[in-house]
Amino acid sequence: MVPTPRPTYTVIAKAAGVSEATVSRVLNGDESVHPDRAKRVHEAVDKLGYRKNRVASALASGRSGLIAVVIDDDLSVFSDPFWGTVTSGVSRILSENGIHTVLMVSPVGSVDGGVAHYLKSGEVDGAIFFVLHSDALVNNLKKSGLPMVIAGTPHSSLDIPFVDTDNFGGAYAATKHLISTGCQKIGIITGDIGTTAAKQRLDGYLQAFRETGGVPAKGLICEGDYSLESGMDNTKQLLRDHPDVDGIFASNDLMAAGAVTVLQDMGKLVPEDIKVVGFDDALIAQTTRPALTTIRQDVVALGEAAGRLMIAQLDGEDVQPFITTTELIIRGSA
Amino acid sequence: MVPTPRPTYTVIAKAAGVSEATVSRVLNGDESVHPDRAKRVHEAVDKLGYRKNRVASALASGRSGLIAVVIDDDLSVFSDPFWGTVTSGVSRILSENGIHTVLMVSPVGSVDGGVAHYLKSGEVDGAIFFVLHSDALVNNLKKSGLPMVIAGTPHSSLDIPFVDTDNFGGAYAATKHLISTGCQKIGIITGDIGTTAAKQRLDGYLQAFRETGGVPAKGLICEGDYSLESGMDNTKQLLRDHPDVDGIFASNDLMAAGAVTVLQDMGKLVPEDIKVVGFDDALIAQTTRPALTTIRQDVVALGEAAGRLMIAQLDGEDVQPFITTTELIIRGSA
DNA sequence: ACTACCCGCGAAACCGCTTTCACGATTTCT
DNA sequence: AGAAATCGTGAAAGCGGTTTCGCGGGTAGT
Repeated sequence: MVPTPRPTYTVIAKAAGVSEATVSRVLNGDESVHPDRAKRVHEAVDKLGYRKNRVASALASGRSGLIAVVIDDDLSVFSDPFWGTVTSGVSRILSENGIHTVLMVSPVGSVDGGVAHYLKSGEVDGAIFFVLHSDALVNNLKKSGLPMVIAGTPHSSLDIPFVDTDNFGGAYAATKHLISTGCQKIGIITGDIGTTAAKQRLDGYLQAFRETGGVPAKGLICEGDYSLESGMDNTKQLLRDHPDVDGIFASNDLMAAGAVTVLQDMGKLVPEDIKVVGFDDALIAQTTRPALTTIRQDVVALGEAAGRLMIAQLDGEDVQPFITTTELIIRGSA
Repeated sequence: MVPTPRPTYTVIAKAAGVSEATVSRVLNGDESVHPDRAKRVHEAVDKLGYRKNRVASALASGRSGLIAVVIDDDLSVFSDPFWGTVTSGVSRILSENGIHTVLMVSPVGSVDGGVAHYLKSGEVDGAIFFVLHSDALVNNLKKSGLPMVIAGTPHSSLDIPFVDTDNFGGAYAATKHLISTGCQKIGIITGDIGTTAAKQRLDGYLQAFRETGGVPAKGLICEGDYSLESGMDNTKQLLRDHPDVDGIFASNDLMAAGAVTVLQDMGKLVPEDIKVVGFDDALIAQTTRPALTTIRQDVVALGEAAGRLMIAQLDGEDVQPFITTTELIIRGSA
């Protein structure tokens, strides 16, 4: 590698006829420098095409300009377009603020695994967590004072800002919709119940159920894990246990698509015999036949909110949790 | 932030009774240090829980331990699970080698945009590019000596290592399969012909066709763009122009799914009347009915290969382009 | 036995920027 | 008017590693 030799403060300072300290002040927006000198510095910077060395800056200031996006899982989670979209939202907001995104896809079980060490090492100015299966690491990190944002609701009340979709409200609306279209016996296929989102969606379903005065029979609540297979398997089981089911709420579109597929293979008509509602409004909701009625969440907004919450924290502002609203999208499946 | 005060070389050196230079040598695997002293250093490191400050290390050595993954697009590309999967593959390999992934989701049109500057600034040790719409930036960066890897075949011969799927071979196998199952008249719906992958898949189709001694009739080659709609529209047009078509190779599963839907709407039976083969083995291939016969590509392997090629370059090794093999997955549609 | 090498190791310079500190010049207060 | 507080600025000390340079001792060559 033959890097173009880049000018340093020494050069800029000389060109502008000021000290390096002044160059630093100007470039970091210190107001106390006389406008004339500041102007000279800026001119020198432009003329010489100067760009600050962020590494040196990071070492001296202790701020790296990097924030970590930590995805608590292996490959499978990130293959979900959902997280890809969230991540780009985050990335965009951060880069608008001159901050870069370091991606860490790794199981985050341990409080002193590699990720934990990295985060504590001060190499990043903050961390955004996706898909937490446990609050342990975050809780531990809290002591270090590292600014954090959680995408998704944490399991316990951690006093750490988070962004999330209104899972409860969405699931409630989905179930209500099934009820209002005449379904008498509605099953649910939950997501990975280790995630709070899955729990909240289940709660929304239960709430709607409760309002009808009933309680879901045993076997109507099937524990899935967001995967296509689990959607298919649980649908089979659901129909075995309750052949008279006439409505299914699946906690995401992938499982809903699996449900539709299985139902059709069993000779059931969707939505005539059984209605299906998904969650997410992913692309697959549109390609499934019939297209899925589902709960749309604003994924990009979620990512951007996470980014903004992080920026706000770095700026020392007070930060509130952010919940995006959902919308019922009615298509063919219910 | 109240960072846990971490030990520095000064502390380790004192504890081990050696100089800081020796500590550095040991920690960087310099063989020339006497084993006894090296052992003392390692013991001190373990005992004090020392972890190298990567920022300081980066400043002094000029190596940041960061490589950029540049995604040439806006939100939409990254929402594609394909790229999410590739990215996690990359990320995993790199982190196994102590390197972190900086994610940049941004249009990379300009040769001197923000991304270009960042990459030239020496803050990252290398860059991996996804979804190139143009070779301009990469070509420009080549002069800077920055190690690069391209995921996907570049448009021109750039002498930059790349990883790609065997698009040609996959398309060839798909078409051959259609031929061997008795298809006489096979149409193709291509992907966005501005991408090299779409061109290569078309070439594979043509090659298989050529071996039958024939040349595809006008109208058998339909230009799609990888979208569901283009799959549907082109299928309609294909059948209008050639009502006797009995086989369709779609350049991805999404278009294949669209084709199946349209065919069924027209009263055709798949695969009895018309056989359809897709490409990718995406999830939709399994949810479509009949399930899609398709060409599976190993996306994770692709990402990992990209990561490995980067590591190899950083190690100064010679690097060859890497092509992953494809596999014909026979399901119900052909 | 004497010079020429080689080896392992420490001292110190250095990477490029930030920040403290103190100084001279003003301005403000009493 | 003299003392005190204020302001803009440069010198210099870091930040925490890496790397060059050269020294002392051991080995080799003649």
